[in-house]
Amino acid sequence: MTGTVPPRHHDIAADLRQQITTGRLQPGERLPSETVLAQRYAISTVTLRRALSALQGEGLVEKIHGKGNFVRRPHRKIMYVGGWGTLDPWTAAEPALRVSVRSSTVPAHGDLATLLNVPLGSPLAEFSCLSIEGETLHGLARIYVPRDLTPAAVLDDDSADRQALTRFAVLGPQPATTQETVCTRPPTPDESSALRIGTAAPVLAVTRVSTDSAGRVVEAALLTFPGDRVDAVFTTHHANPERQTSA
Amino acid sequence: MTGTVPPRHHDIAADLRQQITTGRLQPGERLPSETVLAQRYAISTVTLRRALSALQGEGLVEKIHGKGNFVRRPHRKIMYVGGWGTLDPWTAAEPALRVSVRSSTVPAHGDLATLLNVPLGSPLAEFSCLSIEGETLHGLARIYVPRDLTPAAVLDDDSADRQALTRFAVLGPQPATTQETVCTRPPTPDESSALRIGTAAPVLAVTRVSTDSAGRVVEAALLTFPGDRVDAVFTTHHANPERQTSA
DNA sequence: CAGTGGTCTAGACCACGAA
DNA sequence: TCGTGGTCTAGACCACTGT
Repeated sequence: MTGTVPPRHHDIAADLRQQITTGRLQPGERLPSETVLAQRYAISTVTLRRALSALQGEGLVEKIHGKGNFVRRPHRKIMYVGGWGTLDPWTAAEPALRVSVRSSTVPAHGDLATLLNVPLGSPLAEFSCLSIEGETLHGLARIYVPRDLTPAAVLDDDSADRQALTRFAVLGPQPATTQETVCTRPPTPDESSALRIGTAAPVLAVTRVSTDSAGRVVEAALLTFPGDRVDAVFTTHHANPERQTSA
Repeated sequence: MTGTVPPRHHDIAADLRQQITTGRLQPGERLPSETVLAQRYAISTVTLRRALSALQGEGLVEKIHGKGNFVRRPHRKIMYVGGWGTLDPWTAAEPALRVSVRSSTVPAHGDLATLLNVPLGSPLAEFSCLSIEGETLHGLARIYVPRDLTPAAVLDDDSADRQALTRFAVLGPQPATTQETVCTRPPTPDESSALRIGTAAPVLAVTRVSTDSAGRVVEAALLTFPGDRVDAVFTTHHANPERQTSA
């Protein structure tokens, strides 16, 4: 009576994982077709695809319909820096970084009105951003600023404010406090296709709300990142040394 | 030539999702067996299981091997409060909250030594915590404190420090700064079984490092939460009103 | 034991990408 | 057109939970 048998697809995944991490399979290389791999391992294609699915979730393999399965180039991990509201300097300074920004004016609806604490239908400036490096999508952002608080300069393509969007930075008047809520979830179909990730790969979502000293919400941002490519880091300075763990 | 046909399992998932969100299926209720559901929808069990898998990822359904599929009671979302290093007060005050804590002394190895910035093999106090409310697991934590910085009181079962573990709070001497790195990933097999979640459901992982004013690392914590049950919130106060979005 | 979910198969057909 | 991944089936067998 030894232990129970581990699922077959775990074995396959482990084998492929090792071949990738040891360099036996090179980054960018195409794996043999699923049919061939299935025959080689003497398993069905369904089982093989389960194994590949796990590796895709780990960010080791990229599946491209009609082309094949590819060993993913180890992406530099992007760092979202909380409080500052931007990508880390190394990433932000990356010359290959492109950003597509689309701006428009929309009425506040539902959750947005709640987030920004404005009446339903208030005009908001909306900025939709996609951060792109080469073929890789780093993340997408939708940033909302009340229309009457939107700096005019942001509409100029070359303004500093506009450039700030490259790093998902905070817009609008200087905030007094920034609150960021982080959660993880499966991607929506939209996000899944926009970020070119599978429906299995989780995303890291950040909801950022910045408030000025008068308590007005000056900006709300909905940020979505591929979970396997991004970390978020938050630093807290405890200015007042008080014991904080006591009841 | 209308659009392409959506995958069948999407339809099934959408139908079940609606039945759950509209209350047609009550929380805690057991769904018909997969065999029955598959027959009812006239699909194979494999396809049905795909649909259920999606719902499980969304936190709507809980699968229990040998018993059935159940509509998940809408769990209060737990909030991990960054900087403070604890669960939100409402959760922390929950009387039904139990915590299993196991403490031991381990030598610093590999990543731990790097995180804590201590020599390899230094003695560390390790606290393994599982937070439990009823049948639900909120998260698990492994907290490490250099042995020579460990308050003796923490070994008492009733001390305030010990109680603090209930909320995953910071241990050890008062830190000057706390840095928390948040990422999402698929659960390890260990975490998957410990938290009773599927291998598809992503987890939210927080690595917390606290440093005192002398730059010594006084605590490192590895926290893992089921992604669908926990948000992490971080608040930043911008004491020095400087424009931060300019280049 | 019976009933449940978990894994797997062999083969069919569809959708995408590059000729 | 061909080769690729994507979806689906019908049925088999295994593993877990309760009686």
